[in-house]
Amino acid sequence: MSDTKGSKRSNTEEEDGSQDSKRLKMANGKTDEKYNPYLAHHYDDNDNSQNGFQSPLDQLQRHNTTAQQAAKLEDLDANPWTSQPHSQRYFGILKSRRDLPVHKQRQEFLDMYHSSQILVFVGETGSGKTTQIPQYVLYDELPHQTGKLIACTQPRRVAAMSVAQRVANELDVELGQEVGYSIRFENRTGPKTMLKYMTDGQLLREAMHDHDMSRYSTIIIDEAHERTLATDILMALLKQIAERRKDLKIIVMSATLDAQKFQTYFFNAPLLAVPGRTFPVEIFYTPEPERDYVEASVRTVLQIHAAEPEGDILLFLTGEEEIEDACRRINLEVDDMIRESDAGPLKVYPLYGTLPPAQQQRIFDKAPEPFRKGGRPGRKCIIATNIAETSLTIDGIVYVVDPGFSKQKIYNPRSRVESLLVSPISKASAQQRAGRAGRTRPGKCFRLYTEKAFKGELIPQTYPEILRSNLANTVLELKKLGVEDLVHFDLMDPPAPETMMRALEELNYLACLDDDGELTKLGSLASEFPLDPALAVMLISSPEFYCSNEMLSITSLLSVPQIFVRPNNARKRADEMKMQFAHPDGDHLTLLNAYHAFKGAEQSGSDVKQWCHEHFLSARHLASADNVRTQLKRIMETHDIELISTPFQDKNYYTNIRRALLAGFFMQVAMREGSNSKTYKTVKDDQLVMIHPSTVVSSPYDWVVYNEFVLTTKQYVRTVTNIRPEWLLEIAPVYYDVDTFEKGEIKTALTRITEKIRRRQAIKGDR
DNA sequence: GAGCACTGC
Repeated sequence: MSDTKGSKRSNTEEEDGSQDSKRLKMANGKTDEKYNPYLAHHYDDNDNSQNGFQSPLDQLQRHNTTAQQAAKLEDLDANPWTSQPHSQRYFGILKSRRDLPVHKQRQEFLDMYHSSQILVFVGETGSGKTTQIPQYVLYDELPHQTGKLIACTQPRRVAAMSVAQRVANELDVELGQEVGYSIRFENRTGPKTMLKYMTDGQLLREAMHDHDMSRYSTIIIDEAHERTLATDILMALLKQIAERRKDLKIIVMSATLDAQKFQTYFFNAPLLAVPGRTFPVEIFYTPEPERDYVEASVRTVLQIHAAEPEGDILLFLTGEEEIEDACRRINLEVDDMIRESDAGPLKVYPLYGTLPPAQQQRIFDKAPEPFRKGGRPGRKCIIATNIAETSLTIDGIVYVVDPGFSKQKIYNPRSRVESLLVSPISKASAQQRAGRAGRTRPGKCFRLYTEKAFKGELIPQTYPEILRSNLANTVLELKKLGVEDLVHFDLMDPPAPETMMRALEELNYLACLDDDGELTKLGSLASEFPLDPALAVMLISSPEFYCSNEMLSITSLLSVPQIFVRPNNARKRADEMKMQFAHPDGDHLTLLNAYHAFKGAEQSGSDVKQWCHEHFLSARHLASADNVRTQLKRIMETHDIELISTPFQDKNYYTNIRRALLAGFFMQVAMREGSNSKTYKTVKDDQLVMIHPSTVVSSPYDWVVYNEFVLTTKQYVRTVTNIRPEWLLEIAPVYYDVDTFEKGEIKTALTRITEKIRRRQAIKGDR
């Protein structure tokens, strides 16, 4: 390698000053062969490309590249992919790339890649797999010859964006040209793109219209161990496609040692393991189980601060409330410590997903300096949710405090309710958390549970998302992806049959699937929208109710986080402001009013941020609702779904909207238990619920449609709007066929209404 | 009269 470097350097020196003429010739489309010694054997060849540019890549043979050949091309003065001279920065980056653990195994990787259609790649943190493997593939797939792309999927958008930028730098190309990324709302790829980073969900979307993923020669699934819904579906789909398309190469990359499961799943694919580059982390357990883990966490953080050498602390808790509480308690105690025992300064930062980005960024602030020169070191302590386990890495963490819990989504198919529950984490999760202490130097991890509990009670892996979710959306997606036989669709962890049945049933009621389980026209259309089926059906049906513009807004508002802000220190004022937008008939209409006011403020040229602040609305979430609205609107236009409104002066303006809600949400309706009662009973499921206190509805309506069911201290329905029961019979007659109801108040009420309607029609008929 | 783990299309 040092030889190559030497020759490269002398080359650069020789050519010094001739850069401009070189560039000119390249731009003219003529090859300066003297410039590239590797083209010597091409002298007598005819031009083999349209623009007369002969590439050093021509000496590579597809699916036969050696690590040495590729490295030689990487060492050239000119970028073989663009023919532009390499920048200064390029060679610096190249050097650091070759220090990555994965570099040593490039040939081994290529050998496997050449001999197998599917391979599993295990690399721990810091191995460089996410950035390097796709580039190794690039030099072997030679996409400029085949016109096919290499895709590398990521579970999260930021990862796709930042890795693409990094790799573009490494390849010395402009982001969006040879290397790009594609995520929802943003496609930064172009005609020249050969390597594309994308979210796994985005690839699934694409696959809906290209069942064979024919644009790609290679698909790399990264972070497969996270087992997101999209990853699981993608893997099962790729397994099928691999049989049809023998030319498609698949690489599954994972960080866990659970590689065998992936290997077995993928027809015993060969495995390549690359060591990571992390520092050892010493693990400590508590001798006895802790009763109050928040209390124990606070104590542990303070002990570390008092007794351990310099280094930042990361504490894992389960949610916003717990985190803010722990922050307060630590801050309180630390002041005493500083006064009484001359401790150094400790800065505490909360970190959770709903925190505004600017506040999230603060965790990267440097730890505070000691109070005086030579004094006890200052440090920072970050108290985070699981967000710090996967999405965000913070360098400089030396101590991790792990109480062993996180909030996890669970789904109960019987009651059709998804809820969040504080649950013990898995062994894999505990290991991941501990690893956060060893990114820059050796660290320590304090587990606030016993070693016996770790070994005997924690499950090895967190249950994959697919086992914890309502699958209505997934089933619809699969149907659109051309999966005919759901029962035999080979998922890595098949969900419970009851969950599957529930999803099929729900989609059948929504008329997205017919009685044979086949995708209907409506279902096919609904799957085009990045929405839950009920929302999609509601939106598609809305022109029938003359309010598709308004439903477009409401759908968007329901797809983003809560737009009403309610700070702890200004709850009353926030509630008053919200009441300004309140519509007596319910929360959906209130959302719409707030949105219209926001758009009004925007159009009048006000400072929107300021306006939102004054009105206790989240400018960020409103902006993102607007973004979603634009995307949904475009999909509606593409499919010729009419965009119309009832005139605002028309007395049916709001009634039409309330009726339109039912076209998608007729299964989410509740009836009041008695005329003086505050409890409601959900239709068909017979769950007893209360209306969530965040509602603007004050007069207790007898019938409401609700957006979601939440299980917290009580069972609540949230975001509710008043409806009339006769609409149910009219808009969803199949679901509201009285004969299908169990005996009870709801059946009685519906029977009465049915009769009333019949009488009324009879009278009409008589006239 | 209460809350919002985290993602993604």
